[in-house]
Amino acid sequence: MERNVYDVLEERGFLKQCSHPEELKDLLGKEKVTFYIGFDPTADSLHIGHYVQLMSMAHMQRAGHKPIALLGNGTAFIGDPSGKTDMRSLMSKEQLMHNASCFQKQMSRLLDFSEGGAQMVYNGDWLYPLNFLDFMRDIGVYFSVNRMLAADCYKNRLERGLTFFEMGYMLMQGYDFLELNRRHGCVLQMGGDDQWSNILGGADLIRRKEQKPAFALTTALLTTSDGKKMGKTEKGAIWLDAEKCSVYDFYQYWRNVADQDVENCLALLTFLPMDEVRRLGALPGEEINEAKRVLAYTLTTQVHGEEEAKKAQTAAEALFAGGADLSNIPTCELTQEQIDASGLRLTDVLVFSGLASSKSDARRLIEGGGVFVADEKAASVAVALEPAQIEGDGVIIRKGKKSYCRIRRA
RNA sequence: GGAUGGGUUCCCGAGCGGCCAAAGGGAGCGGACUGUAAAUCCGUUGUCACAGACUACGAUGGUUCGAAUCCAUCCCCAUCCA
Repeated sequence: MERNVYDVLEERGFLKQCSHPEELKDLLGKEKVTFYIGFDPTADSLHIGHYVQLMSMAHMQRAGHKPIALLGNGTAFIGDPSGKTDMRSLMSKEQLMHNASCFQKQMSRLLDFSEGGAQMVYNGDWLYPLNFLDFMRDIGVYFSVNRMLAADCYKNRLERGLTFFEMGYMLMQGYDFLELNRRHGCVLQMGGDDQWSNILGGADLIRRKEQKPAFALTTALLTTSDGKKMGKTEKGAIWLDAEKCSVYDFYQYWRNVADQDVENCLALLTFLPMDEVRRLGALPGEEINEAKRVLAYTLTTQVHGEEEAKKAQTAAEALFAGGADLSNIPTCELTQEQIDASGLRLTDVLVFSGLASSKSDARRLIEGGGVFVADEKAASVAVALEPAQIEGDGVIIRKGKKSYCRIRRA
């Protein structure tokens, strides 16, 4: 007898809020449920925040339910207002479709999109041709402004100001759910906990308009134990695309999570059995590093494949644990042009390698004693690399304790 | 549309004619300590040809020897009234 996926999600810490817990759990236990999560294709890669959602979908799919990944090419066309700024960067339909195809590629690592499996749909299909008057009459009447304003997410918005546009977004998202219910028999929408009122709005719409059951369920956002969002680094978000976040950086991010966060990350981001997750999370003192190694390796394997994960691990061991195999550490290859232009001055090299964001930054780092060339502290801003150093395997320069880059001739 | 208060560096937020690349806090980065952790302490955080120069305080013009600071116009935001 399979375990109810609802319990699985609960045990792993996914569950946040659910509109009808008993009813939904009952349903999940006895039949194949079609559910969806929406993703706005506003960038050309998913990031780790999305990954938690994908994991929840994967658990559901493994339990025999049918996932629909909804690509919000319609909603993203006008921009999601839930962010703080009104910098709604307007994107072309073509751009959005390109992004959507990138998403699908990344999703298919975790979800099975083969025949009868997960499905991908685009809300532009029904949002673009939508007629405003029809929409207002058919959908608008089901949304009570009073109720919307009572929702937490709008309540605190009232102090800062709230546009009609933002409330309209909720209607569109609700309408998505309704369409999916009609077209695909979708009865459950999942999503991050910040989406609670939007998701609930859709479920309510179906219940009222169609007189049919519909469910809303939100999952935990990936946060640190003190409630801050995870997945940001100095270089930006933790993207799933290796071009936007190198496999090494990805691995290192997880290798370095705070002690208190490892267990949660293992539960949400990997498929390790919970007994093992709890054992690793409870390791005392220095031993907790074992848990971080497992997290980093397992997650990197899931996202980038085992081969890439091994390389990242080998590189990390070479740099931090005295391992001998230096072949996989991050490398920056200098072109002849760069060499000529900079005269291999360290400040320039730091910028080329991405270790410093500007020459001023590089200068500060050197002056602060944070730069090492082949394990020797750089003495002054004036130093330059010797041409011989960048031949062959090159030299390793280090910024601080954790950022390394091998420099060599292209 | 009317009244009022605002738009400052990554974020919050002081400054309200020269001493302002701009207080303070948050966040980041570097150093010490450590376990590639947290906490703590110290330093640092526009760019560059770096004891100097250049670009920055919503936008554009103006007044001044000199403007983030004064004036004009415009754009945007908040609160109240319609």
